[in-house]
Amino acid sequence: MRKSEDTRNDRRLEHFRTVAREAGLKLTHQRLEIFRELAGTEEHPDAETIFRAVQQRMPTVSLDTVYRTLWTLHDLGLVTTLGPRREGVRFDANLDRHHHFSCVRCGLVRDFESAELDGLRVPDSVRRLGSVADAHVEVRGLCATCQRDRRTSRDPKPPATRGERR
Amino acid sequence: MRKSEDTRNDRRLEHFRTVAREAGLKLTHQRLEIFRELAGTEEHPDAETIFRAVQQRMPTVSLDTVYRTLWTLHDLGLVTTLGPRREGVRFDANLDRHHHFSCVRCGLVRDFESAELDGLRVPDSVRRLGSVADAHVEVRGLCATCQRDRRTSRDPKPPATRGERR
DNA sequence: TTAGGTGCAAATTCTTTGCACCCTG
DNA sequence: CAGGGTGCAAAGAATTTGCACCTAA
Repeated sequence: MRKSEDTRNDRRLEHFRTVAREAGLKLTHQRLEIFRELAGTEEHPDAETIFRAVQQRMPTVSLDTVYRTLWTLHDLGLVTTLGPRREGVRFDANLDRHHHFSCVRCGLVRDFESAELDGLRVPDSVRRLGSVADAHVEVRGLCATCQRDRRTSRDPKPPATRGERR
Repeated sequence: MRKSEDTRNDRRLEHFRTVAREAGLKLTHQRLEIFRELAGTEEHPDAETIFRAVQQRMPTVSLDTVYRTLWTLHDLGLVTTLGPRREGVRFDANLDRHHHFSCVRCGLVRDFESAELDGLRVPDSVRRLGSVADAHVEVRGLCATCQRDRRTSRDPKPPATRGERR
């Protein structure tokens, strides 16, 4: 498993180098580290989280560089964002076709793959709205951990999707 | 068409009244107007947009009331949010099962229905991650308008998903 | 060498909160 | 009439920007 993850990350990193070179981007330490961090996690972190992780190895990076770098990667098509728009951003370096499970309570997001779901057909009515670049399934529910917590603290009102401030 | 939209909105509004009453919420003008505004649009607006719309009829509302009301409605299950988490919020009063098309360029989001997609099966591997409350399809692409613009202004670099500041 | 990239700090933008008054139930 | 709800103004977060220095190519 570890082996295949390393391979996958190497492949992603290589792709990054190629695309960056073609675009005339400089391969700075910061960019490499930020991309490496994102490519190596399944967590779909936000900028702040990536910042903290990269800061370990590179104590002088700044948060704004992380932001700038992530958006640069995004504009190059090297990472995607979760959520429909620019705001509320969490990043994803997984460019393989995949789907998402997200917990409505704690915000956890996990990728999953499914050959069956990959094959889903987009209705013609949608094609009339615009061109289709991608179609994936979003599953919402309670993750295993939150199910357990919920059972413990049985509050009648929903704890609300909000809750978790940083 | 107009007729059926009115009916739909009346039904939503009635549902709101019922749920609010049961929860012991007061039915203030502000809440009614804010909900009505959301129930009557297909646009999945953010708080600011709703605020501006409601302000027309009710010049004294404040933006913070809009925020508070939307989250209250959300906690009661009367509206859902687009995007996986609390951040980056756009709201939706459509509780019927539906899917989304969103434009990667301008951020437009449209609902669509599909009996076929409603029936999609969530893999067992996902059920192991947690309980499944909902599964829907997110389609990303370029909307008709942006396709046209793109063709006109043929810039080689992507205009980026960002772009539109308020 | 040199243009693009970075860190820093300040500026913006977005959202939430404290408090006194108001209005629904 | 009472307690939740609202508006206002101010606080807090999150994200972006201007600028001088730095470094990959």
